[in-house]
Amino acid sequence: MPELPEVEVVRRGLERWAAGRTVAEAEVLHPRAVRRHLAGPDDFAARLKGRRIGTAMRRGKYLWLPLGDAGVSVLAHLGMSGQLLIQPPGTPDEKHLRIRIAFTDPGAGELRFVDQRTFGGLSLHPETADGLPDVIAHIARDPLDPDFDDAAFHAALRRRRTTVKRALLDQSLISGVGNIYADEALWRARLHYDRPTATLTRPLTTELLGHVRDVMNAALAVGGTSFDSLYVNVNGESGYFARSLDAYGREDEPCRRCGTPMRRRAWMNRSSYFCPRCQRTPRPRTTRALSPASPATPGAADPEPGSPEAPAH
DNA sequence: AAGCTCTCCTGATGGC
DNA sequence: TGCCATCAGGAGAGCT
Repeated sequence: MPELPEVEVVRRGLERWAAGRTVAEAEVLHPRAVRRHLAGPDDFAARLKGRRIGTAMRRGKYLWLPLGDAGVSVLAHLGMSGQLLIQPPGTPDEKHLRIRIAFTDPGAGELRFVDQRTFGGLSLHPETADGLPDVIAHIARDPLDPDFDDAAFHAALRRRRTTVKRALLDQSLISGVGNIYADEALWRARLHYDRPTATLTRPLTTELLGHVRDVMNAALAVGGTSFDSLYVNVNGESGYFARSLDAYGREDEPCRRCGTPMRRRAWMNRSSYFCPRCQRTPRPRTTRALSPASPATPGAADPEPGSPEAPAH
């Protein structure tokens, strides 16, 4: 479940332990881990060999390591369960070790990509003019990027016909936000996940972005969020933010603001956690006034219309 | 054509 | 004890 703070923790570890090293040998142990490298595992390994690792970069949940001045970078995405570990020489292989990158530098150990669910992976890509691997040119700046444009984000939200949590998870609008921090920021902003983005006022967008930044910075300060061993920094250590979560994973537990039991709703093949009192259901679409034929919604006063009685798909 | 759904994957967990 | 279903979810392919 690595999101921006977790990926940034990993980026800092790579900057400390991998930048400046030279690749002695790369070994792909599972082809799926390099599936985004279209030329295949052998090409991936051959092109890494002998290259010098540059400054570790990140945008949203993607990170990349420029290879010397070749204009090519190793792009990494951790997916659900990916780990980039720096392991001392002689460390036994992890069960889900997918890629091994050995350095020429004596005692530097290995950079390893370990990934149980294989949603993540590494690949090589040329950089665009602004230094981004070309395949992530569509990824928006993230909210911790000094060049993130709050006004443009708000304008995009107003243009879209979608709901606020979908928008937060849309990496082409704002990157780095995943299911956990989306729920946390929405709880802090007292916004329901299904609120149409077109109804957001500029002050609301500003407040929401502020909460996104606050919660991410708070997580970053303690090394990220972790629920199990699936997310670790390059030294295999977990972060401590899980204990600070206010919404995610707190079904039936009291809201930390009002004491109302928190709820979980199936949403987009995953879960949304929210307080039914602090985060009120958005009022029915404004078009409702134009369709008097709509059957009397029995649950008009229901705090969550549309979920329980709606058809299962 | 923007918006949404589906699919990829493995391991933990729960019900019977 | 075993077996099957469910859940976790980022992101892009592929629908409509």
